[in-house]
Amino acid sequence: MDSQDAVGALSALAHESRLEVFRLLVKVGPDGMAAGDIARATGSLANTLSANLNVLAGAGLVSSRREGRSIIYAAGYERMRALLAFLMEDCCSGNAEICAPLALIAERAACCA
Amino acid sequence: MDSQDAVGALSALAHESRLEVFRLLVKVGPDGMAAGDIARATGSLANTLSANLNVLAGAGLVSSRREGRSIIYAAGYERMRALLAFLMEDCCSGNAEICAPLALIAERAACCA
DNA sequence: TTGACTCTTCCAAAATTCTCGAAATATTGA
DNA sequence: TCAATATTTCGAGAATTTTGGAAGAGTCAA
Repeated sequence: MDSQDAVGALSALAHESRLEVFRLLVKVGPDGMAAGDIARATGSLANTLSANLNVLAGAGLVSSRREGRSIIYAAGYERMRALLAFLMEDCCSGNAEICAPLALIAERAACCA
Repeated sequence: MDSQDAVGALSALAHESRLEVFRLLVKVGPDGMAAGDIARATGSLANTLSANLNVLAGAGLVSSRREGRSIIYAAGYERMRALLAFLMEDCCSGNAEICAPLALIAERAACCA
């Protein structure tokens, strides 16, 4: 991930509805959720949601597949991983005291450990 | 950190120059760097940089203090920590296989461990 | 094939963000 | 006080993003 990719992903997430959708999909898991269900869950219009999902997809943060009449969206865990890695890259430049809290949160964020 | 805070922080970072500045400050460490030095390091105009630093400060991602004629900016590590925590919150909803790579990167990102 | 369902694309107006020049503010040294 | 240095604030034009209505397309069941 380079700087441009990161800006793209951050821009995609820097939006109330899109962040909500993304976090919903992260929570839902790799099986994903149909666009219509997402719209109902978040209370957004179908076309607006579609545009927002398209932005997230463009940033690689979600993927989609058709299943019958529905289109299923799922979180792009690998991209999320890459973004987090990029954001933490070079942190604290070797200064352990500062980095410690970040390491801590990283550990704590490992929700399934 | 609530959703609005997260959107604010993500918006602040979703900008090529601001992301560069933030990462520079993260690298520099808690002692920070004078606005003028940041401008020189990133090749931005003083007033544009000032506006961008203001956005970052508004999101809590940097703090500032005056030192003589200079104003020193430093990364807000705690806010960064909170943002990363928010982004990883509820991830994978208990599904260890999916979360594992995230835990891995989190560990790897703990640069000073 | 027709109709219902699901989702996307197209479009244009409204809102927001970005950038730069010019002027203002704060600090220091002579 | 005056000049130099360091940074911010103001203002406006340019560019980008966001939104919702209307229409277009793919899928399925009868």
